[in-house]
Amino acid sequence: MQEPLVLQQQAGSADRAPVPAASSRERSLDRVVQMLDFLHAHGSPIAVAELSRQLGAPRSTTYNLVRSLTEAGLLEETDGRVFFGKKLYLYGMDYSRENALVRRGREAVDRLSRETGETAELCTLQNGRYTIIYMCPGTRPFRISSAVGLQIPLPWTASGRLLLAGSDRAAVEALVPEADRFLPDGRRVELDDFIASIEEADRLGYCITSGLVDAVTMCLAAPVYDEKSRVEATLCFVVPIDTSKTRTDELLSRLLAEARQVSLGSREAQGRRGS
Amino acid sequence: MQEPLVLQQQAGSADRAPVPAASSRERSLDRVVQMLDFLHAHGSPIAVAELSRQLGAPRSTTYNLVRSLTEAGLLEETDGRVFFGKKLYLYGMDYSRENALVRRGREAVDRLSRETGETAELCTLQNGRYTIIYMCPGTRPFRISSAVGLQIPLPWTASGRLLLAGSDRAAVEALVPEADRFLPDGRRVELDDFIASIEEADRLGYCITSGLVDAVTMCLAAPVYDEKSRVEATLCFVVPIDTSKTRTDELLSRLLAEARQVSLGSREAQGRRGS
DNA sequence: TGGTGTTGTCTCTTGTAATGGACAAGTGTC
DNA sequence: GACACTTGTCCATTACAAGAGACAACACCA
Repeated sequence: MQEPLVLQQQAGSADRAPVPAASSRERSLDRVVQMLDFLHAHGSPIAVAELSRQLGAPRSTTYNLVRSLTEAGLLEETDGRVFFGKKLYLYGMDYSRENALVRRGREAVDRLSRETGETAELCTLQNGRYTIIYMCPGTRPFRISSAVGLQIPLPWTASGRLLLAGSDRAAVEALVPEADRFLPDGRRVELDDFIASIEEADRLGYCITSGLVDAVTMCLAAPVYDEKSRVEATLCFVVPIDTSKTRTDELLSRLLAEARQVSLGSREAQGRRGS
Repeated sequence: MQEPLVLQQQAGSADRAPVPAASSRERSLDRVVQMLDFLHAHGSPIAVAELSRQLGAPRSTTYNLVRSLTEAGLLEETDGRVFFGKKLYLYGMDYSRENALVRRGREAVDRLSRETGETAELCTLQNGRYTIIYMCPGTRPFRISSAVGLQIPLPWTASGRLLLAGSDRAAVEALVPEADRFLPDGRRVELDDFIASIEEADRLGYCITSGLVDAVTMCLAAPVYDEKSRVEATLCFVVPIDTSKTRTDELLSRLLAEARQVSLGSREAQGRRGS
């Protein structure tokens, strides 16, 4: 069980603002954005009255907005509960078709998974958390740790360390809420250690973590850089923790090669834009 | 090349309203919905000024809304052009994970494609057009006619005939705009013939079309019924036009079996809701 | 059956955002 | 360089929607 209020605030806080406490007379658009963020954090359909309560929004407003969004097809109502609608799915498909990073990243993940038989993922930073944008499961009978779209605390993952490259101590502190500094098994990730591992990942140009998300998993992650050489995404493998050094070296080199290719895509796009 | 204005109106018209001409003082939410629909119909990034012009919306309003939506992550701006943002992608993933029809339909499509090696699709009605919700390409070196999310005129497809089952003449006339009554090769689909084929598809419980979308393609479609026995989606195969009768019979029976299974999913959900 | 809490709709008021229009900063074109 | 046109920003105004609160319709329990 997760703490809905915490999730809501993280979702609402977008990138920096500490959630404006949903006070006074808000813009309808802001309310809508809050609703969508909350639904995403919630992850499943919710009753309108409950949604209103969780958001701290006036009931009449919430009912009105939900009605409008439902009529527009952005939300759908099933059994008295609302959730994302079909149109949002179609818009999402348009995004993944048109967005260069996602398109190239997905191709890379498919190649990596096909060639190695391992589970490969494309990940980014979203709302101060690690999010799997695309995943291709491996052939190995190995349970998948997480699903596409889910938000995972940054300290749990190798990718999280790469994605924070270049952030100073204050930024890391601001971006990683207290609740996210505990691993699933209850161990605490100390800020100093975490920052050290971020710096090391940045220096090495890759990151490997073992037994963080769970005791049997190892993550290998490589950074995808944008045209300004900032880490905008990662490619990663999720493999059993007892994978041999020879094998991980091999996987890592494939991973780094693909990540370089995807990064080049951004650079080319930049070149085209510049011309 | 397509006619953007026509597409825009179809997109904006939701399900019946003939686009309110974007007059007077519109609600911001309506404007946003119009923008999203237009972007979907347009299919690729567009300059804000151009978007404003195409929508017939005031420029200041458009710039304001685009700024808000971009800050919220619902849209993204690249090279002075805006398009759907990463958040919409994540919301879309949530939809496809939580929606029973899509989840079950996708599994069915994967099974059909894997077992037969043919291209299989899950399709629904959206904005008076046929839309591919999910597709799994076959192993055969056969070009794929269309991409996920694209909107295709109903008369071009077998699924289109099934999706209109139960609509009377007036409904069909209202739903299929004049421009959609021509096939890609320029041939016109007469309303009487089209309605007859809709009725036949409804009676048979499946539909097969040959050489409509192009001269080398055959489509086999089977209906997925919702809990009220209305056609809410279709499963279909896209195969070469010279596929043998034996083979199409075999494909059709697999298709019908899967479509029945997916339909049962809706019925079970209804049962759960009722209890 | 009455009591208590919840859900969803409706109305009215008032704060506020959508809009028209002015303006500055490009971008070609002759 | 002047001219025509476009792009993007910024106000002031006022039409309109966000919100408070009343109310009806249930649901649940004693």
